[in-house]
Amino acid sequence: MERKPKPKHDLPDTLDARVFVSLMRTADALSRGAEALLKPFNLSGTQYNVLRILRGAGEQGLACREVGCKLISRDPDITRLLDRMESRGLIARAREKEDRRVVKTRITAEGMSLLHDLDEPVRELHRRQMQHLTAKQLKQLSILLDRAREPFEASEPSNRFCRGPIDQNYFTKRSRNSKGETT
Amino acid sequence: MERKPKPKHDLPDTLDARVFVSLMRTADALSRGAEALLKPFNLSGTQYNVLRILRGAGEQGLACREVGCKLISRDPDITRLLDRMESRGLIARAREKEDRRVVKTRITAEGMSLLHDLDEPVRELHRRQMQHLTAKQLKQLSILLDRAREPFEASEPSNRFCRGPIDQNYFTKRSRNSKGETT
DNA sequence: TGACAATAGTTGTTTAAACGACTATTGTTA
DNA sequence: TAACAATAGTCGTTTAAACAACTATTGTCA
Repeated sequence: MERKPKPKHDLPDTLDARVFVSLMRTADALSRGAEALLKPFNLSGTQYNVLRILRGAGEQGLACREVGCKLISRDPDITRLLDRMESRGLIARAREKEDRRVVKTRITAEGMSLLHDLDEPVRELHRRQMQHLTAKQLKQLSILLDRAREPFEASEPSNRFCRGPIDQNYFTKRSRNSKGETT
Repeated sequence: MERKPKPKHDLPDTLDARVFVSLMRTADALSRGAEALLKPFNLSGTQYNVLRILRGAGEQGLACREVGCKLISRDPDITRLLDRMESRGLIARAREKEDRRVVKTRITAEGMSLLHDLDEPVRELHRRQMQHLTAKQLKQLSILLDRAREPFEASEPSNRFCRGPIDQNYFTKRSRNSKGETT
């Protein structure tokens, strides 16, 4: 077995870069688990996130762009994302009377039911994903992650319209269904 | 201004879930910056990552599947990912003589040149992305992130074939070019 | 009040990701 | 050594993401 030759023409492995890669790898690993959980329900992470956002919004629903800017990973085409969910009966859309430019989106009973079925599995998934970390570590991780992205949240132009805290959000990453374990 | 109604039918905001969401949001924010940097070069994060991997592999190149399992986010269709890069002249492929099943992929001079042009901007980007964190915080974050995904790395079936440490990897996330600031 | 800008969302089109079925080559073993 | 399994990669097809141009409605103000 030959040992790998020193990668002399590669970038020096700075701490910055290591954190970046760690972040990407970890996010990918955990999001894969979530996508796998959602896959049997034919939901992508983004779609699940939309349902969570709409459940949080309640009766009055949300305008298209409001949904968009609450999503974790910005989707440049909310319209068709919602189209697909509407055709599945998970959400409903209606043009507003006052301002006929906006289309309010609401979660349907069917959407609520699906979301409800997922509540426990999702909670359970995260418990499993984090069980090997202590509460102290989790807290620290959460703080550091929040702090890491802090400067970028503010500067994001798409966030200017997102007033209020984002708490109904859930997750999203590579919104197409991931491969997962097929049989 | 009405204050948002208590989201009573939403999941309780457990620490697990908060970490998960923080992780996704932070990964998304930072990867967006990286995608924006690569976009003028018409490179996706995945493609950039492939170049880094191949530079690290050196003269002997790598088999298709080896590239695949070193990537951060698994791509179910390495063939066409490499197809596109080959047609751009960034990589070259050649079927092996001994085992005619495998196709070795190598980075071309043009690929090396492109990668070289990106070295400094990428390093600089990460410096900017992390500059508001202390070295201690970065170290802690790196450790916690590694620890967080540890149990999943081992269990990934696609990793069984990936012998050796993965150090040439770079990043990858939502491999299509992100929207970024268009003029 | 008429022209123009700003806002909200939709639609067209290109490209790529996801999934699965497929071919070619090599390894195994009865 | 013939049959079969395992491995490496390719290809066909569906769906969605990304980008840009577009329509409709409302706000502004000269």
